[in-house]
Amino acid sequence: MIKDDESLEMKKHFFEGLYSLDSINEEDDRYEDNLVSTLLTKTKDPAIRNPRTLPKLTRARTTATSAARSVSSSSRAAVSRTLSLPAEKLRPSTMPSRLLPRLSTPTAVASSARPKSSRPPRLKPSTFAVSSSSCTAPITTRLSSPSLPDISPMRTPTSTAPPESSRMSVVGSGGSTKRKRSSKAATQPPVRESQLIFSGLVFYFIPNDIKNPARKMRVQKATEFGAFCINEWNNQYITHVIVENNFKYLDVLKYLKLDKLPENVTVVNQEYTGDCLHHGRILDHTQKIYEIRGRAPLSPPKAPARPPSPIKEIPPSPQSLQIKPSRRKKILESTQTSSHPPSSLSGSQPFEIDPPVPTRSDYVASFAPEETTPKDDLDMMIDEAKKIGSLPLEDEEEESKSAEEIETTDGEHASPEQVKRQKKTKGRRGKSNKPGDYLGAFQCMQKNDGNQMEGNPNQRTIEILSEMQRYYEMLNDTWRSLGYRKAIATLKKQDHKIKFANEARELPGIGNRIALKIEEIVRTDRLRRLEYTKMDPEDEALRLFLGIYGVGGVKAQKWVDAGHNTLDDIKAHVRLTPSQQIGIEHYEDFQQRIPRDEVKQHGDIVMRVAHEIDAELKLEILGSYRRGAKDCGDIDIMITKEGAEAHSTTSMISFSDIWLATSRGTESAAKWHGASKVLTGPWRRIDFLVVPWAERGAALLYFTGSDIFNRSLRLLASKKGFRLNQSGLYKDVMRGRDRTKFTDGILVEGESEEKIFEILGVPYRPPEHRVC
DNA sequence: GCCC
DNA sequence: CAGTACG
DNA sequence: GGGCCGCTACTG
Repeated sequence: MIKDDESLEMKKHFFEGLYSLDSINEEDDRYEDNLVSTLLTKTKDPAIRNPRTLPKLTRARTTATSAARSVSSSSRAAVSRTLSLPAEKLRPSTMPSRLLPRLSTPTAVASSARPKSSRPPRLKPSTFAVSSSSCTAPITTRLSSPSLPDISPMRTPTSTAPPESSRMSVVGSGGSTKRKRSSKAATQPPVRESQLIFSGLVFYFIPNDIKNPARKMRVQKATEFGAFCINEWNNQYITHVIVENNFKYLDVLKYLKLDKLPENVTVVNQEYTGDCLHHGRILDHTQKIYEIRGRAPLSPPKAPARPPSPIKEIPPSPQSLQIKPSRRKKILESTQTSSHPPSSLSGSQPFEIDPPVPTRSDYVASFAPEETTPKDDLDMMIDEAKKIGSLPLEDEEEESKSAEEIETTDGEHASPEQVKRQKKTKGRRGKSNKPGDYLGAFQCMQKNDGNQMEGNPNQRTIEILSEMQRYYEMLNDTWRSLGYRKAIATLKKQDHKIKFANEARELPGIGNRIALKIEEIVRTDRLRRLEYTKMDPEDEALRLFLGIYGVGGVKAQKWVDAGHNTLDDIKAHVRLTPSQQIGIEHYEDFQQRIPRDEVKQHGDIVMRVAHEIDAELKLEILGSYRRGAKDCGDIDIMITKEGAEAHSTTSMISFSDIWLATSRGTESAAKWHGASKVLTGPWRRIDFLVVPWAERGAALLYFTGSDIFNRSLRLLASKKGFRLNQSGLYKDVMRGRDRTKFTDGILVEGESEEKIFEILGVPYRPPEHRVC
């Protein structure tokens, strides 16, 4: 969509903004065919961007800081003037405009985009302004049709809202988590009688449980709209059987343990109820779209012959499948759809049946695959372990000791879970420990690395679990999502395929639930639980919106609630932030992975430009690239310069001019979120992190990730009384109590990555081993 | 979700 | 301040 | 039954 000339233009903007090199392009054609970029979120020091905010910010910070800040700001101009660019390139006029830019209107940019052919020797000041400020605006403007900008504010939910919302509310009632939906739902008005389109109908869902959120929602909505959902088979009452799409006709029979379905019941797929609600009436269930796979046309009611015997009443079995009730879950998730439980049927707890996830681990035991490699331990574990005992030996001792104790003492009495856990612990230790904790850890890391680089044997499993993770993320279930992420991280480290629940359970971050899922995935190459979640229209929209850069759970849900379903809807009815506009414009591009080579290309170009401005700048591509990934989700580049100290604002500024700015004594860093592209390639997300020389180590650690690794390391640090962030490792100095941190803590280390590891008592892990 |  | 994003 | 990273950084 973007033309080359546009690219060029953008490139200029980008560079101008970052490096304030307006002249580069002109004199240097070599960039022309390279890349172009634009910042989307630009950013940086608020003071710079908007002087008016300065006072406020300053106030918030310590006085010392403010002082420093003011100084820096004042000196900034001067400094920048001197340093940044080669004098000849830099035009005096540029400076001012440069600073203003951010404040200036983006619109200028748009207009500035000139026809490809003529490339003015230099950008006009206006362009500058634009560029800098604009990274966002410009792009948008130019990419999107001019008219797009802001249209009407989001429209308020209209009549349609009630029904849906109400459905949701129901869902929310049982809500185990705090998804917005729940809350929102809770406030929704009840369904009016006239809307009880399912009144008088009795639904039986297959699988017959509400473990799956999507299904749960269907059940609840159906109930809300008058249906009576039961969890025991009884063809005398049941009018409709709603089958999840992943079930085929034969699966249904099997599930019900029937040879045939009774003719008096209507069998439809999962889409039916939702569609009925959508249309506000009972739809013709004979339509093809409601047919179950693998079944002869659902000719009106009776195509199938009669079931041999009326059905064995209450087949205790809908679970024959293996749905096993898990009380734990029950407690948490049981949302009773209670509403109208019909008499005899145990309506009291409809759908308490459980895990659709089939997990027959029974036979697993026999296999006990330990086959290949010993699984490694995960860094997480390591971290955990370490945190427990700061010193290796120490912790090892403790751990083993505790384990023993448990084992010998109450191991037998311990609950199954505990036993497992113990076992797990033991197992881990056994493997990693032999040589020594660290060693074990180290190996683990290596394995991880290898796996990641090549193809992970658990690829498929990871893919599916990732979908689950995304699903929960979609539901705004932060913690469950995190749980999956950790489990996935562990799986990624394995060098052999985890096939059984038993072995999976031994891995850190993988509990019973996920272990069972892993087994199911391996055995069936899919996860029913997940498939159930894939077809809720609302969820689809939610997923779609969440994929937009700049749109999170709150916004996405809000839009869905407002009735939006497509990106076009959004573009047409919602006012978007610059980031979101870009996020939508490049929706597809941003969703693609970036080949390692391309990341390098972007990096090289940025580097060249940067060096032209200041040969002393040190740039490094971090993120997953540094971890050795074959492809990355975005491009992360850290920029620093020897001698640039946090405090010497001047020095910092010297190399970053506009960028950086900042603040807080010890730390100062600036981060930019933008987009760039190489000639014909797709647009890519690119992030810049400008850091003071003294904080390069911590920044390196931070920007290299992975996120899970960072979190675990930070958690470990905190357990040891440290504080780790992208600026450095701090030793806590009395904080808490009134004084808002008198001192944030004393900076212990920030320059060296290795030292940070060392201080934390964690063996150094090369980037490739921080995959997590 | 997992873990303590 | 909440929301979003970054690793 | 509660924690789960950052006194993160940026935007509006």
